Amino acid sequence: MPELPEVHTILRQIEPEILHKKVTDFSVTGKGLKLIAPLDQQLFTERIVKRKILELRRHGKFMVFELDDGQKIIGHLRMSGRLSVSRWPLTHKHNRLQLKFADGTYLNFIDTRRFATFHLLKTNQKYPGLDKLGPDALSPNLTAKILHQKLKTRKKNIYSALLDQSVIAGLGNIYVNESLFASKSYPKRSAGSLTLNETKLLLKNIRKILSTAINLKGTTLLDKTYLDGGGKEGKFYNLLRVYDREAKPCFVCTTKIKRIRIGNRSVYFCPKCQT
DNA sequence: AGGGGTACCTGCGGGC
DNA sequence: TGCCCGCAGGTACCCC
Repeated sequence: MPELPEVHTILRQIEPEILHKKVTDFSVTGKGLKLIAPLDQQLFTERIVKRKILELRRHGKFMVFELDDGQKIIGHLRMSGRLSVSRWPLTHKHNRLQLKFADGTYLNFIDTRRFATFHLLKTNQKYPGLDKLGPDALSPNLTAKILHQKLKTRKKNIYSALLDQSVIAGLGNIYVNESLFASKSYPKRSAGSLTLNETKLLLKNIRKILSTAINLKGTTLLDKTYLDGGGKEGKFYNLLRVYDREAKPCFVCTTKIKRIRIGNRSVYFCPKCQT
């Protein structure tokens, strides 16, 4: 579900609703306990009540909530997580936890499949998942030269390398598929075989696609799993060129789009355009 | 050390 | 109708 554009969209939308407001209450529903482990509702509440969120950041698909006492929350939406702000307690079947603020605003964390995480860290406490991340796909610090160097050391295919968050952070299955199509690269070709010029083109396309997706508030597929911070659908679905288009004609050459499996995941590509 | 397989969950749609 | 299977935007952990 949520990849970089979706996480980005949600954070920007909830930011003005929750920043600099004092937390007055915190609650977890019975089935939400795992997402704040190893803390429980009581410990989490003790540490977050009276705190304010000073800043919301994103690195790849991870969300970072900076609190006013140096603590931080590291959140991840995984496959089916959503955040939404409401003015009243939400009675949604899959609402796992909620933060209440002094002005009566609620931040709700909804997650059907219960893979999502929401971890409260003490000042300077390490978080392995975040430390292992490579540069964010939209960070100006990531140059084509750096990406090229990283790809050169990989034996695996370019598809898996781009999904690897330690190489480049933020891409998921949809945007990797779309970026490889835009760059005319066959998903199974070896990551190390890309020339510097091909890497430049790839990075340019990745950024173009991510930026466009951000402008359209992400991708909502037919199953409607992803909805943005306001509960609305993302419109990048209409711009998908290969993802979820098996057997449909390629927009460039009309060849039928193929679906194959790599590492138990569906990969879509045009067998004629991508080599 | 990199890479493959699998686990973590719930829900949906297709085939029989 | 209902059951069983495969599938889903992601990561972490096992094993070799």
